[in-house]
Amino acid sequence: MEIIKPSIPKGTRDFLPEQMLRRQYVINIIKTVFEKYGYQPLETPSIEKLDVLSGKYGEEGDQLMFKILKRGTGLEKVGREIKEFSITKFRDIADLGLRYDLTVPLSRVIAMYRNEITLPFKRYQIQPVWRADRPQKGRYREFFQCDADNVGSASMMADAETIAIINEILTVLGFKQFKIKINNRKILSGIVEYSGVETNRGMDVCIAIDKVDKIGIDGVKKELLQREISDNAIAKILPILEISGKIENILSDVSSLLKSSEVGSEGINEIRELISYMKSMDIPTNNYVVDLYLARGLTYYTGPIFESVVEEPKIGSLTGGGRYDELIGMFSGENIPATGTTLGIERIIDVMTELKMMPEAKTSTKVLVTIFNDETKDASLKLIQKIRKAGINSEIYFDSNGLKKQFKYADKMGIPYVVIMGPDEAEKNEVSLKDLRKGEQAQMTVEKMLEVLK
RNA sequence: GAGGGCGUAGCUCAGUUGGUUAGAUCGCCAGGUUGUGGCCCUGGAGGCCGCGGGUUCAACUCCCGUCGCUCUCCCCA
Repeated sequence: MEIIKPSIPKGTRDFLPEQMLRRQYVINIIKTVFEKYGYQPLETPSIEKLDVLSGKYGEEGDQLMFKILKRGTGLEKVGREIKEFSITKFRDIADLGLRYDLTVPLSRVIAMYRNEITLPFKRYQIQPVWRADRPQKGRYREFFQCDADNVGSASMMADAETIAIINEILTVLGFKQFKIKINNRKILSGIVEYSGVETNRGMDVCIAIDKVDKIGIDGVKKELLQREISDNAIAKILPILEISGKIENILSDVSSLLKSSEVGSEGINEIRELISYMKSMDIPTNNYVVDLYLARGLTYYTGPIFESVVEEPKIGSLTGGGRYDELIGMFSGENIPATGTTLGIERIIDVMTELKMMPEAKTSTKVLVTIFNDETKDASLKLIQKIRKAGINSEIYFDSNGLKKQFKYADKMGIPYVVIMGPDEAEKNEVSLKDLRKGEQAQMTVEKMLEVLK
């Protein structure tokens, strides 16, 4: 038989038990916080119709979407039965794609079940998404996103709550140095308006200025020129973005510059309101900043946008989100305001691993019951069921080929306790319990052992 | 789609101007210890040197091609 060299597609990963324990640790914390804030779980299919996915993520997004080949198109016969194949519409060979994010499927769900869903609808969703790009550090082709969204309220309180959730999760996970960057698409629109650039070129401006962390201010300038933004406009845009310092000062400075722009002023007011709620919620002020350079690539954001980053290691953003008041309307015709965030669990795990913030457990098993010999097998089996009945995670070693093997197994697996049920113990109706970490061993009754293990 | 780096034992890596039998650490297996892991000691197994071709008396080493992995740009979590 020919052996097939085992491998998986690049940008995908197998999660072995040790890694799964760490993933579950992170996911459980995230889930607990989501539920604490009143969010309920939701899941949607991995595949969606291309009509649903297309046109929501910008041109680049459409390219990075995995599309699924229809069956029975005849395309698969090319090169065998037929030499040529022609189509007039792409939809004739593909009409489905893999989920690209969780926000669009949520919007689809809201539009579809509009009559069954009570607003405000608060849901969280933890599922994989797929992107057909080239993998690199902190970037995969299949990865999990954890989203929490709040549908049905235009209040800045909903945005403040989203930021509070991000802050709480990152804090509970043990992050000490992180910043939640806050901006507003309306302010960016105001700046574009003020600069005299046509409004439909706003996205070009956003993409350019969003790169400041990577290419610096001079780089942004070059990028803007490359995107055919006039010198004149650039000269108006860059000084505004440079405004920094205390949030109140930034807002008042920008506010006076943009006072002629209705949308810009609206954006300023929104941020002011948002920050005031955040203060009432006691979100530590050094965990967030107003960063006018923050733009975010996805096209569907309409109001406040936010992103959280860590200084070290350099890995891009850990979370990203914002308000998207017009996305649901694309499915139902009726605009329903919504806001929320994505947590990038892969990056969070990568950073936590690099900063050694992860618990090191290799197993959730607390105790290994050994088998001394064939005569004591049944006693060991009876014993382990007692331990399990007491609610303690335990394993039994199936092959009784010496205690050495069994101890070695427990040690390698990181199982903290080993129980021995041998002839000596049986005689006194007791068991021996060894604490592998301390290296101490004692003989005791079963009841006493259960007490120690609890 | 464009560019850089790397493919040698299960892992991480060394390998001299091309030279005869390709090494090390960890891990694995056995023993030192006939009721006991982690430390120590002794021994052992394990390699189409990514794949194909070329140059050469001779290639892990040089050249060409190819595949795989990885990083950067674009874009993003």
